[in-house]
This record gives sequence, structure tokens and C-alpha cells, in this order.
Amino acid sequence: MHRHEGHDACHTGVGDMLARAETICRERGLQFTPLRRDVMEAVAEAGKAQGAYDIAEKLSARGKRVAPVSVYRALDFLMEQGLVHRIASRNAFIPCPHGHAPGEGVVFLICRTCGVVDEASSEELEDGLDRTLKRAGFTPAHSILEVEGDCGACRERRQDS
Amino acid sequence: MHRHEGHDACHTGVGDMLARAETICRERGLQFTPLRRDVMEAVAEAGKAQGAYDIAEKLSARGKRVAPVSVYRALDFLMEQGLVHRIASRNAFIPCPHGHAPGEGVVFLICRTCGVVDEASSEELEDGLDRTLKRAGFTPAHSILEVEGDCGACRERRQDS
DNA sequence: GGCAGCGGTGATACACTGTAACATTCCCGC
DNA sequence: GCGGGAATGTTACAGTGTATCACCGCTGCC
Repeated sequence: MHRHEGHDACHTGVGDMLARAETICRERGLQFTPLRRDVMEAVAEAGKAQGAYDIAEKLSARGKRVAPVSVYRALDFLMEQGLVHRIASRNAFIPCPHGHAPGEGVVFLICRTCGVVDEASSEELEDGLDRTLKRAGFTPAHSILEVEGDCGACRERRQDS
Repeated sequence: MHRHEGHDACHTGVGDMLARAETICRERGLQFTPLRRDVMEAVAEAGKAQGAYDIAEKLSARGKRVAPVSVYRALDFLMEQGLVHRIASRNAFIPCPHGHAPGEGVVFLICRTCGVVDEASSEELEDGLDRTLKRAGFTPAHSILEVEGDCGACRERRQDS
């Protein structure tokens, strides 16, 4: 379980993500089926967060029809394995370039201009949250930290014009 | 705009919330209509987060039918005024006992056992988030911080049994 | 071989959440 | 009275997610 400080710079390629997913499943004795692979690929190759219905459409477009319910099941599986995250504020899904468990002090940075979702994490933030929860007498099980705003690239682009 | 450190202990009564809502609207030259009042009341008197359709049902039960769309409009208004918050992970709404603007370093603590949603905020958490965002070169516009887990009361209750 | 059990998938239907579009009402200022 | 704006009513619909049952392929077991 590795950690990052600040911006998430390790933009893994689609092929790498699939390979890693397969490895993880094999290690855990789980099946990385064709459907799960296709869904993982669809999420990974999209530049931004994808809705379940978008994924279903995308997979159906290349031949065999895939029902949304199948996509949801595959997504549930991939989320349990920490390979995909759900963005609650968008009802959409993104690939996870690392392998962290859910609720681990990771913040999602959602650019409202270009739609790209990035991850950031820091000890500092996590500690602050932990202490705040402890003071409130609350035992966390799962956290959702999402910030909507403008990413650096989009802000610069706006200033140019 | 007052601040809290730690657990939110100021559990305002329903009557107080309504009075405060009315005052705020009058101060801002906005209408606190009967519908808005009813929706505010429904949200305030429920012990836990309410879905928009729950509210519509509740209001319809006592006589005149209220369509969900009307509830949504009232909720939008109340959210703009900071009187109500939306819990993204539950698609539900809670009253806000304070008067903060959205995205102000407030964390929602959602008890997965009893369903009660509490608010907590701290400078520490907010600073940690700010610094993390700055390092990532991200300009925040709106934050969603929600933690699901067990509140103190439910944890104790479980240990008793 | 036959057979129960189980995980994964297909397929249909449905529930829940949210919004668009347009009609109506009410109130305020002129 | 009359135009105009804000709030609400009404209908329809889009988007998101789940329940249910059937089926298939595999494995272990008798």
C-alpha cells in the first residue's frame, strides 16, 4: 500500500491497469472474467468518470449487448477489490491507479471544466480527519471526500484567453 | 458565521429552526412560503436524513397532495440559504443547525446503524484539506465530506448486548 | 455417469431520484 | 386594470440503481 503526498502524478496506462487487475484477482483467488475485464477497460480508457449506463452503451456498441445490471455487478466487484472508485457527486466511476482500500484518506479532485477526476492524499489530511472524528466519538467505516473545482490546467487555460 | 470544534452538540429544536429560517429569509428579502416552511419542518422534525420522496409523501399524507418536484424546488431554495444540506451518499437531506455556506470544511457523520447524521468541523481538517489542494494545484469550489460509520451511542449500545 | 451446489451472467421488470416544459396563480408596482 | 416576475401545479420523462428469476458452466461428491 503506497502513499502519495499531493497531486497524483502516476497516470498508469490502460494495459498496465488491466494487467494489475488480473494479477490482483489471481492473488486473491477471484475470477477476472471477460465481462469484468471489459468493464475495467472501459473505465480505464475513458479520460473521465463514466456512468454505468455509458459503460453499458460503450460495450454494447462493439457487438454484443451488455445490460446495465451486468455492468453494475462488475463495478461492484471491481470496487470491492479497490480497482475502481465511485464518485458519489457524479454517479460515475473512475479507475484507481493505486490499490488502496476504500475510505483511506483519499480525496477526489473533480474538475468542473474538463471533467477529469484526480486523486490526492496526504497524511496531514488524514490525521486531521481522524482527530476530528475521534473528538466527535465517531468510528469511521468508509469516507467520501470529493472536491469540485478547477484543475491547474483549466485555470491556466482560462487565464490565457 | 460561527465555528465548531469537534462534535456538534447544538441540537436545535424544530420550532427554533423554523423561526431562524423565517428570520434569515426576511433579512435577505426572500419569501418563506408555506410550502418552504412545510418542507423545512418535515426535514427538521425527522430524526434522520429524508429523501425528497419521503418528504413529499409525508406532506401529502396530511391532506393536500404535494408533488416531488415541488419538494425539490423548495429544497433547492433551502439549500441555497444554507438551511438544509444534501447528503450525496444517501440522496437525502438534513436540516442544518447553523448557517454556514456550503463547502466550508464541514464533515457529515452518518451512522450506519441508527441513520442519524451529525455535523462536525474543525480548523485542523480544513487546513489539511486546503494545503492538500494547494499542493495539487487545485482550486476548490465546493466540497463533499461524508463519513459513514458508527456514532458513539450506537457503539456503546452494541457493547452492552 | 449423474447430481447438487455455487458463482457468474442474461433478461425483464421495477423502484427510486431528479429534471424539463408548460400552465396557472398570486402579488406587486405602475 | 394590467403587465411582469416569482412561486407553485401538473405532466411527462430521463437517469440511476435493484429485485427476481432463469440459465450456464464448473466443481466436488456419491
